[in-house]
Amino acid sequence: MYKILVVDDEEKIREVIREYATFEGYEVVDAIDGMDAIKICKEQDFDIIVMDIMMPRLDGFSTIKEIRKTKNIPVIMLSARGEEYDKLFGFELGIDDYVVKPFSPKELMARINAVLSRTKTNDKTKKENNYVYEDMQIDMLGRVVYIDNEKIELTPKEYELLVYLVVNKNIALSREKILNEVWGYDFYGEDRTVDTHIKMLRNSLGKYRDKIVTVRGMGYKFEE
Amino acid sequence: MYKILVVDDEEKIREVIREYATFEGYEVVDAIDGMDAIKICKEQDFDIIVMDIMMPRLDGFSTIKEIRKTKNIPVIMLSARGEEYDKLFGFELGIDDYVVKPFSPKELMARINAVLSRTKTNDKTKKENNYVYEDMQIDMLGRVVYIDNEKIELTPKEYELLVYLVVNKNIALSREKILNEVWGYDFYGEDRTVDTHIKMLRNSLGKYRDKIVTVRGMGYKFEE
DNA sequence: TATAATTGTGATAATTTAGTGATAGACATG
DNA sequence: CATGTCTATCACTAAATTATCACAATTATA
Repeated sequence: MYKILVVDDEEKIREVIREYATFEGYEVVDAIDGMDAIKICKEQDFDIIVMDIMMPRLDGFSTIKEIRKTKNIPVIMLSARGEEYDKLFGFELGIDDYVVKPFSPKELMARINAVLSRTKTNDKTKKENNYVYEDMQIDMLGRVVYIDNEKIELTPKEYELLVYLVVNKNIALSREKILNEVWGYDFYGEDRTVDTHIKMLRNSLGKYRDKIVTVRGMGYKFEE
Repeated sequence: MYKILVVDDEEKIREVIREYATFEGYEVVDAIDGMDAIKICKEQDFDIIVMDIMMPRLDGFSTIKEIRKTKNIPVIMLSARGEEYDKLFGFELGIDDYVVKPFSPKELMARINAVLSRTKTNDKTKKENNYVYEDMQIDMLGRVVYIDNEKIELTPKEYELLVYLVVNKNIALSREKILNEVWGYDFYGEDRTVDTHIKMLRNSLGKYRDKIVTVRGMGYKFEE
């Protein structure tokens, strides 16, 4: 369950956000201004902060700056129409999104969801040249795979298949899609060819053979 | 081109909205009250509905409730200033936004655009989206369902059936429609096959088995 | 209440699907 | 050309899934 900190001096706004966010299964904590938010953040951790820019005592930007000194939490800013708008673009602390007041509560929720799913799956999109999982390493530059620091021998197809599965880990891939992506769109062979190569790849992967999971009625996926 | 249904008993308001919306390239259809709106919705599909709350014969909330029985169309509500009570109602019904009367037509248009761009991009990524309800999550990319963070085992048909019900949540679906959508139009088996799969799906869903509600004389629905 | 209609469910047979060993052709190499 | 490697397909098996039926349970109706 995700935990949201809502920072706004208007009670009505806090209430509306709380209502919708609670409904969607979030845990909501309120703060009435920046000072309050900083204090609360010292005690608790949040998955995301929704914060007004214009607030008494301490404005949203300064508050974020302060909080970010110790914690890297995604932030959605609320800003009045026109006001401060341009500041957001040049803002050196990475604001994840902004919503202009008056906003649609459902839209705000959609953005919160979007930011969370984006930040929570950030590591997925890291397109690195190396993939490391426990004792398995794939060196995509050298086209080599190591298990327990031992180089394992893979045929070209096995290697390509493995890389494709790993790059799309945790995604169920149909045989058709696998054929298209690994074999190419001009391959007109059987579906089941994939099965055979999965079989061989599994054998090559030794103790990691079960990382390749069968998705019945569909295809396969690499499960991390 | 998007199609809007405008429901308001005041002709002047309908006219203003029509003018602005037409100008922005929308196709506009009018309804003078809730009954009218329901009738029109049976004949046509819309991308969004803009509806007054206070109307003779049938108020906005009841109208939406009725329309949502068969269609999941985004809704923006028009409410007179001070009508506080309805916000709670609305959020249970999944109202996408509110605009308080008297409103600026420009603002209304901005909100219409916002809601549409959100819901339409959602459609695109629907298959990549996750559905979360309390302790149940459906990972449509990974084709997995978790309850209490435990992966639950579903057969392909169970999974597809669940996804279909959830995507059309709160809508009563006939056996025939379910067969057509989940089994495909080329399936010529019994109606009751659905029943059996509902049974198995319910068993798999454990504590959420009652989310799948029997609609007597009709079929089933997933009730959120 | 009795009766009819509808839905729930256990059992099971039929069907579908995936795992796998064998095999033949393709291809490259020496 | 002989050899070894890689690849795609096939055939067979085991296992999982599915559709149907029969009867029980429930709900609606007369």
